[in-house]
Amino acid sequence: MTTLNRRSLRHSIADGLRERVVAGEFGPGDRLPGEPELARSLGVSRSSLRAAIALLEEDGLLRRLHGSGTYVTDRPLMRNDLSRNFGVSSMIAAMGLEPGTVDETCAAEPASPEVASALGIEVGEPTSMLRRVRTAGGRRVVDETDWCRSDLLSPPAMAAAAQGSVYAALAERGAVVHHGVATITPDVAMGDVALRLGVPRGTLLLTLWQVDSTAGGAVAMVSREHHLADAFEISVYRRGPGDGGEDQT
Amino acid sequence: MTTLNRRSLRHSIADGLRERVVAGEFGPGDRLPGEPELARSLGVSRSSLRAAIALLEEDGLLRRLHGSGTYVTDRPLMRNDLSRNFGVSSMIAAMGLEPGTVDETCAAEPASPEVASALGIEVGEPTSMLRRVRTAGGRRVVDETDWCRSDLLSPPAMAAAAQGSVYAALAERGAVVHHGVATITPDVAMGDVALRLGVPRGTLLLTLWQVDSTAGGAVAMVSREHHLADAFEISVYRRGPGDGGEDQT
DNA sequence: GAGTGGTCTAGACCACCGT
DNA sequence: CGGTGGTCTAGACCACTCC
Repeated sequence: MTTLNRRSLRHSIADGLRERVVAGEFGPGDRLPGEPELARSLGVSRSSLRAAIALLEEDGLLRRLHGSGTYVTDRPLMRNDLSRNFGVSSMIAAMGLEPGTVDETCAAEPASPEVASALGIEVGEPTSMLRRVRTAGGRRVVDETDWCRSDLLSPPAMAAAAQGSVYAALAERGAVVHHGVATITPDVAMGDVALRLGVPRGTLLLTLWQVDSTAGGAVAMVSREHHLADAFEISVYRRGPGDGGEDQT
Repeated sequence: MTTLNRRSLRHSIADGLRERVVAGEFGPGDRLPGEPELARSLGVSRSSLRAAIALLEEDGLLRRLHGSGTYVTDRPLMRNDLSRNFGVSSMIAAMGLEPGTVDETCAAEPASPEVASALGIEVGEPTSMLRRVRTAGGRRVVDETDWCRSDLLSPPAMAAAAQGSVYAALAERGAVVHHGVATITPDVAMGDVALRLGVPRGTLLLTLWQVDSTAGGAVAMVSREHHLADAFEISVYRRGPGDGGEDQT
């Protein structure tokens, strides 16, 4: 194995297997060696190997068929999986385009009822607001606005963070974003949104309202993103109707 | 325990714990007993208990904090999680409304390029098409069309299946739907869609194009659903930017 | 029936949180 | 420090698939 032991064993194993797949040792559709044999050859327990395979299966790289075997997936990735791709930059990058930012402003702003409710503060309390237009290959595709409590990230700090990653800045202040819940609505461009995106009023948009939380459940940031309808192909993986029972161990 | 051993041990344990939570033995925010003690009192191994807890955590009922404990979540459920709620009926039911169906038609239809590509057949090959308007509490909310290969489900069989569950009918024929990939686009109602939904042309819609597959990866059915924009609040859980590393065992 | 993945156990040690 | 959850092991048996 060429692994470097960064995190847990299962992650090392998973990284090793992923390398072997991308290196071509196992091609799409190929069946991997059986779990007992693989575990032996890697010098790990079968449980750990299974945990690693579970990781890769969740990534869509492998597929387990009960009495049959474990196979390399044919088409590993969806176009743009909303469940996995966080943030606009990664969505743009996933399409192979160059992400950019224009018309960026950052200011203190009293919380609107909607923002206050999401952040768990009182209406009118101070927030830091960051608004910017995201471009993909030079084309304006998203008008994004982020809010967070100003005692967590002051407006100047947020403006500085915008150069890099706002999530990284939050993490530095102890608010590691663990997950977000996005609510999706169709919309049409009006007023300043149409102006900022450079499209006629009435242009179709997909609007994401997202609440980002820490592992502890505390809300770290809320965002509103107006996407040009044809900018991305947004997909979501849906678990089957049978149950949803997943596998662990 | 009052459990009935339906599926695996972990599911029985999870069901038992869920009952105790909804029964009020553990309220929102409460900390559960430690894993070793809980496992002992339930007469199961710690691994099995952890697998059960992982199930409940994925359902959003529990939350594990590393050196601290396992807690009952405050607000267990999202309004309408697209990743978990399959099918329109369950979405309507999740809102506490009565699902209904009107204007149902079923017919043989040659595959359009889009449908053919999704189903993996040639353009013009026969498909079974089922189109119906879904109602929630009597209100027309979704115009849904399903297609599948007619050698899998003949038009009459599909019409019959529509009374119950199309997924059940597919499962009886060996095509157990394991998951689907939904692509989401904003849209406006035009022509027959507006007519069927009983709304003016130009009304905002959210359109889901969904491809349902078996565990083996074979496509079983494709669907197009035109949702009234204000019918549902559609949400998606997004894993954090840090990594995506999840937990098993 | 041989081989595959799926489940479960018992026990050990580690990493983290609180006091 | 003690208790919590997180990881790992070794071995056993079961359910399923394919020959």
